[in-house]
Amino acid sequence: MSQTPPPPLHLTAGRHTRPERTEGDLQHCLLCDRSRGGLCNGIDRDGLEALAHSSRRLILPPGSTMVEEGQSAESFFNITRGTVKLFKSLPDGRRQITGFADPGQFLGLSRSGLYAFGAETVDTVHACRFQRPQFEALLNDQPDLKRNLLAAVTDKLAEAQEQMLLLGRKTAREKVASFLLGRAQAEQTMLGDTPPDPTPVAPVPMTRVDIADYLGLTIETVSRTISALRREKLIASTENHSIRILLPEALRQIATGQTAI
Amino acid sequence: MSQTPPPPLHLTAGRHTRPERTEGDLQHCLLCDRSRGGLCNGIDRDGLEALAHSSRRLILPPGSTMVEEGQSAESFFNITRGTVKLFKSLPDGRRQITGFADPGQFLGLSRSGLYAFGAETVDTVHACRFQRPQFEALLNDQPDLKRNLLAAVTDKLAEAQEQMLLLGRKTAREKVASFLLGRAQAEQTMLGDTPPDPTPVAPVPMTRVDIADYLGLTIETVSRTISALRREKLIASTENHSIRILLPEALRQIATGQTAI
DNA sequence: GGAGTGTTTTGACATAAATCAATAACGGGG
DNA sequence: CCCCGTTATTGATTTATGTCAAAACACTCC
Repeated sequence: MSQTPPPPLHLTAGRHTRPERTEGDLQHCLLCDRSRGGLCNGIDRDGLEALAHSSRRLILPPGSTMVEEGQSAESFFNITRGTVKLFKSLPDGRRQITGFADPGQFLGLSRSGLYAFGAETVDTVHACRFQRPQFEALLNDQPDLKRNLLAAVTDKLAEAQEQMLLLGRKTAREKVASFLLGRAQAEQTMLGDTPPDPTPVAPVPMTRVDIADYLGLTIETVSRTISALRREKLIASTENHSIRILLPEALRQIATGQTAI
Repeated sequence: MSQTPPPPLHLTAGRHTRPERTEGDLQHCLLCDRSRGGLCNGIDRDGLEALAHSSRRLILPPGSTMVEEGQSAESFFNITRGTVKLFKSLPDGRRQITGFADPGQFLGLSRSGLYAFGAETVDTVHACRFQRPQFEALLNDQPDLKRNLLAAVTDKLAEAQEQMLLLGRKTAREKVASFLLGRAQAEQTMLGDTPPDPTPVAPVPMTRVDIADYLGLTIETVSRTISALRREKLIASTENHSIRILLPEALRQIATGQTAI
């Protein structure tokens, strides 16, 4: 809703740095995030203290279960480092990853009191956990927190709608192009206001299985499609689970279906 | 978020009736809804007065554009009668319907100030329109409204995740079965606390094109699949754009992929 | 550093759903 | 009530993506 949210209240002086380099601040379970979606924008010192005191830091190895579908929704999490996958499953094991939560994102909201989805860490994840009753209390005491959360959920809903368009109407090629651009965008958002890279890098810490389950494809199709894009010199693999986007504009054309091939 | 929301505040005495039969009350742009998602739960008389005075009733013929993707988000709507389709499109015209808004549902939230989706009436729709600034003000004055809205958006997000599972991982048959059950559920929710029908009716005011765009299929596949279900006596067409579910449990098995055929 | 396990890539083939095409049913206006 | 445009159904065929299979690659742990 908030069309013009108040400027973010920075806990550290000056320009924000990458999450990895703010370890000290993370002790208070920093909820501030320079990007859209920061939950603590406009919250006063006392409020931030209250937030800090109702949360506990967690460090989770890759493949940890954070949330199980159907279980009682006891916790609300804010991710400060690493990537979490959220998913829904069918009884026979088919799985749809509904999104990846990167640093600055939250997870754990529930209407019914039961989690409607599962969540598992992709890599090593640092997160802050709030117990539900305490978080509800904070929400009532801090109108700005409630408002920021509403804005953040509204954002997630828009993202979900975009993903529905992808799942229902895009080809494999368009899906993969969209995914890579989305990952590069997430990285850009996390980096903060740095100059835009003409050949941005998409961090891909997840396996082909996860990508396939996110795009509604099989691992073979994902692999083949990435290979094709590489062969066409639109992208290039870099070290440690990243893909460099050599021609972002061309990829964007593909992602939005504006290309014949 | 609200695990145990306050009981709904009924504007009419006694048990709620169908939206169609509460024309008188709708003059105040009734935001109350007996089902989950009611926006005015717990709001006091003064608050309801304020809500009523900031909204205008609209009656829209079928096929009216309520919201255009990319346009400035000036209004927030609450549907009181009829069905609205929300969708996203690709430049070449491919379209994904991301949801249908039935009576009691809202639409028009935006984070960026621009609508991220389009919305068009399916049949004749009665809605209440709030101007954005006034609605924002109401939101700030009425903590319960903000909380209810957060709960409602959280609900929509869960729905979106369910739809992503459908779009990414279900077969045509499973998609159509899920759709019919969802429609029947929506009708049940709208009817309020009436005894559950052993052969519920799914209202289907939308065309095959809309169903196809909602399920990520073509109209031919939708038609063939409905025909097959009818041939198998799992469903039966009734009068005026409705489908009766003859074997809800069997259909549920199909919808969740728990059937070999 | 090499065995061993898991992941990714590539290839050959199968199939669910799309596309193309024709007919049938519906529904609103004269 | 019947015509005519729209929408839905059914059929024949194609195709994008899935499935099955095998090879290549990349870690990890002795």
